[in-house]
Amino acid sequence: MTVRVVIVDDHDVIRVGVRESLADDIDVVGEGRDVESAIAAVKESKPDVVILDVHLPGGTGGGALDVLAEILGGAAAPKVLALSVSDAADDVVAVVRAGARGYVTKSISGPDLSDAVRRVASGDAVFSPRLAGFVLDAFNAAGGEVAQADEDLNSLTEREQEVMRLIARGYTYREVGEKLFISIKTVETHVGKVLHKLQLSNRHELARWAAQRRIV
Amino acid sequence: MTVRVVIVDDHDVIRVGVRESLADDIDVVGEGRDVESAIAAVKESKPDVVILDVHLPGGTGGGALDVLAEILGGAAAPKVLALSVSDAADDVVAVVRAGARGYVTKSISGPDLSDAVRRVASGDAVFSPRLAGFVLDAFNAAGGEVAQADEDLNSLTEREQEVMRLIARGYTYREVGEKLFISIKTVETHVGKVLHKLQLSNRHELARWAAQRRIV
DNA sequence: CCCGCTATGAGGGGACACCCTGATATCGCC
DNA sequence: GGCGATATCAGGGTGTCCCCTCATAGCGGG
Repeated sequence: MTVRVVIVDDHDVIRVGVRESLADDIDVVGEGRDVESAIAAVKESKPDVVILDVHLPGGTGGGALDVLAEILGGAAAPKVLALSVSDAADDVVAVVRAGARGYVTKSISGPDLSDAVRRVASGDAVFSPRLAGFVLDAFNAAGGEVAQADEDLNSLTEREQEVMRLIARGYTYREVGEKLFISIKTVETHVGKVLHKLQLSNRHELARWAAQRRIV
Repeated sequence: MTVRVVIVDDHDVIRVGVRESLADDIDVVGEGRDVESAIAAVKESKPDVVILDVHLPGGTGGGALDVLAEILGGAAAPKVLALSVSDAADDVVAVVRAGARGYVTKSISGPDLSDAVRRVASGDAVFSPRLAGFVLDAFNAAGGEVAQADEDLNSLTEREQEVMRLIARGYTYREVGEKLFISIKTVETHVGKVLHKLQLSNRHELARWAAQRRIV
């Protein structure tokens, strides 16, 4: 049984490389070089698998995520194998959350890529050995640091979070009060509660706490 | 006249793509997948042009730079065309400094790549239109932000830099004084000079200034 | 030898940061 | 209706930040 694939990458060279690397039992039935042409090719060819470049430019959500959102909506949705030069954990987590069934890097060999396509087509999830760890970590520890941050953050009231963000950005109490239309003394009260709840001792530590969690 | 090339990239898929994309008048006479095999292939095949992946891993200086240093030493040194997914200015500047005669991204089309190879072989320097700007900027304004940061930083004395780093990390004047075995008043003097020299108004701006330049 | 640069430090003052107690008002909940 | 959580604000205190002027001492260059 041959597998029908669509290749999506904005680089001509890489599309050629992927196409030539795939084994004979895999048919390339379409290609896309941007968000629009990718969606069009998928809708027209109805492939079994879409090989999708993670760093596809364009669109509102970074390209690849736009394509995923669109093509996974329909009935006979194809499986998506993400292809990337990057093994950054963030990228992996993002496309997996968006529905990708596999993630391999461009360092994969031709036969291994063909094998990955077949396995994704048959329903498996395929990840490079090094990436499997990332994925598991992300979903266990999603979990560890993230939930921790949420827990800490959720212990703050809405108003406290507003004040916290401004303080972390370096605004003085006076400036925060003016922005939120409250008095300096109220700002002091909120900051005091925030520092106590997060077990921090001053605004500098708060700034670093917020920076680590990418809140600022 | 046919052009003899060696392709160096650690990704099988990309080597295949480049090989298949090159026109008939360009002969691939060797390939390399890492620093060692690249150097060996070049020494054995003596190509006219080496197509070199900028992000080649391994070696002491980032892979690609090691290969450049080695193959450009000999007598009949080949021309080097750097190939990259990145158009980051730093990468471009580094390989050009190391002796590359051209720099194209993987978004190039097959015919354009072939043309770039021919032109590099004949002695031209080839840069993607968007990259030409980077190269010129880098050598004129080498310049712009980097030298600006160094200039700002060098305007500070050694002692002022020590104090600046600690303040940027959130230490109080008292703590800085204790760490450096000087009085609070001396710390105040240094901080005042630092803020004035950098045209900043308080320690929060200083922290952000330092963070942007990865000093902290 | 003086002058400039640097490092050190003192005194004083206005503004800000942080903490404490205490107060008022609203809202939802049992 | 009291009770808790939340948001608002005041007064007062201590320490920190930042600025100003001023002073001493070493070190190197013209």
